[in-house]
Amino acid sequence: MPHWHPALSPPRTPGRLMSDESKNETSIETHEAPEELEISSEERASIRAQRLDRLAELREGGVNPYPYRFERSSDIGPVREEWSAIEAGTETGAVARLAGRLMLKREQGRLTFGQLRDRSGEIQLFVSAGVLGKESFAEFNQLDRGDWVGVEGEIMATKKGELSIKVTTWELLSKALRPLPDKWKGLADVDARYRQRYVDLTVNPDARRVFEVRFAAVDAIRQVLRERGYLEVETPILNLQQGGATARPFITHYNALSIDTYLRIALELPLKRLLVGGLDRVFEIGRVFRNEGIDTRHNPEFTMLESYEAFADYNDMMVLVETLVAAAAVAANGTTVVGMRGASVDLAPPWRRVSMVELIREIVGVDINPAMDLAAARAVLDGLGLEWKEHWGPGRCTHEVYDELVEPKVTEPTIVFDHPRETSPLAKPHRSDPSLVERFEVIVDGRELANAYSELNDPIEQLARFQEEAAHKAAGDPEAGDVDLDYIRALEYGMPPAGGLGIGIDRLVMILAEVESIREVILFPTLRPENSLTEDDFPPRSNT
RNA sequence: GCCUCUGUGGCCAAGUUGGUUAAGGCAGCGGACUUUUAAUCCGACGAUCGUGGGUUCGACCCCCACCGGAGGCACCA
Repeated sequence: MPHWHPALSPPRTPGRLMSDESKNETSIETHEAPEELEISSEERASIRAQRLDRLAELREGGVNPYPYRFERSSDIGPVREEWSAIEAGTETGAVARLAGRLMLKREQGRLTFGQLRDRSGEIQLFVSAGVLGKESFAEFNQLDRGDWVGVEGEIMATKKGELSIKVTTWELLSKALRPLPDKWKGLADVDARYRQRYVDLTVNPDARRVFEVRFAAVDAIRQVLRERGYLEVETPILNLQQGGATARPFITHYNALSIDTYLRIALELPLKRLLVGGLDRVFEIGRVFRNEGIDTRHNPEFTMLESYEAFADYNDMMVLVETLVAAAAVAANGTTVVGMRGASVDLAPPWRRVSMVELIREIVGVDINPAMDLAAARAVLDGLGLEWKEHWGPGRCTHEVYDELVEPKVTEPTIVFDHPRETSPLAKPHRSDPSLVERFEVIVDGRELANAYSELNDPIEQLARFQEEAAHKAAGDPEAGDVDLDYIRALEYGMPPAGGLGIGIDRLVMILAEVESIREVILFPTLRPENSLTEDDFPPRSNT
């Protein structure tokens, strides 16, 4: 154990950041420049090296460049709001203590302007040599753009009317060793933006905007569901069996039990077990994992909302999904209207509702349905130039036409209902057509945004459907699920009739934020390893 | 996995019939300035052009391989 703890170090005077000795050293250095040639030019130019030197100076001067806390009077945003109306030249007499990152610094002789930013907003710092005193003023000017600082001072407006804090005391809260990107252009390199999201968020307002949309949308969804009596729950991410969707899973190993486990590909089965247990309205917003490719619409880990409501059916889910999406849009953007490839689309309910078979007829001009003769269904695909596989029935064929030729052409929010029974192993048979299930998808901008069923709660039928899937898996389909016998057992205790809904949160945010890549809405998207970054990029301070 | 494009100092970015010192801006450094707001002005500095090979008298530029990124296809609800 160290005998000295930094938390116990005595408080220092704010603003005393540089000793007179070090100033003298600087001036001597200039005179002795010819003898300094041993410092490599690269080293002298390195901003990081300069800042390491600065850090050492601070410590030698008794200043901790990474102190513990700073007492603030409020966030910056509220100060701006409260005092937005004051006239140019006003001195309010009110004092604020604020903290944030120093985003800009404009030195003006014996006067320096800064821009201080926290999450809530930005405010100008008015830093005058006359107010601070020569020493503290000089030390303030030693701050770098990107440093975190705390300030105290009077709220005032400059001659030009800019709301400012006339700084009387200040304190370095964290020294930045690396410089921020271009103050005007920001960070443009998308690779760097994704890998170093912290920098992206610091300097690119658009990045902040996208995530504000995301947080507001998710928040609104939670709020609507809670208002309706839904309970938010958490279910396992490590699963012993694969189920709830068709997708290739990630497999990992659990040492203590010596078993392989799957990362979940859906939330569905555990949530429906909770319906059995009497938690009659539940939802989870959680990460799911699919071991598939990365593109503008897919990330291997992404966020799903799934909600289940007892005593409801898929018609109720249609109303719910409309409500949720509209609420998310309003919370995020203040309107249900979003731009989409130049056009604008209104997400306000009600949305168009159309059956899959009808929509295929409308858009493709062919009749195909899951009840028709298999040979006839194959002939339709042949006529459309689509390929079919031996084990597909007419239902799968119908779905293929829909996926390939219909979905991409739907822009306006549309509820496409009554899917083939064959492709929906967890949905309840249609109450009036045994070839169909009570299921719908929401399509917006050619993409599937949501998926919902009247949930299958007949244990006998569910077991039969699982066995069909397991047969596919045994035949080599890595996406087919397992027979989840515990789930069947749960159903045998009785699951109430229920409607279930799943929404792809990332895709919803893409629509609301009007961005084209899923990576723009995920804080840390999956990327290949960055093997160019090594410890050599973090040299210690040189001994010159 | 395949195809196309792409990788220039901390950041933005110019640079083609391959030609000698690789523009410019921001940041940083030195100086001036008490009302700036991407402050401005003056000065000096900073790059083995993603990595490794090859072609050539000569390569940021042409060829090959590898690494990273973007888009598309395939795969995939």
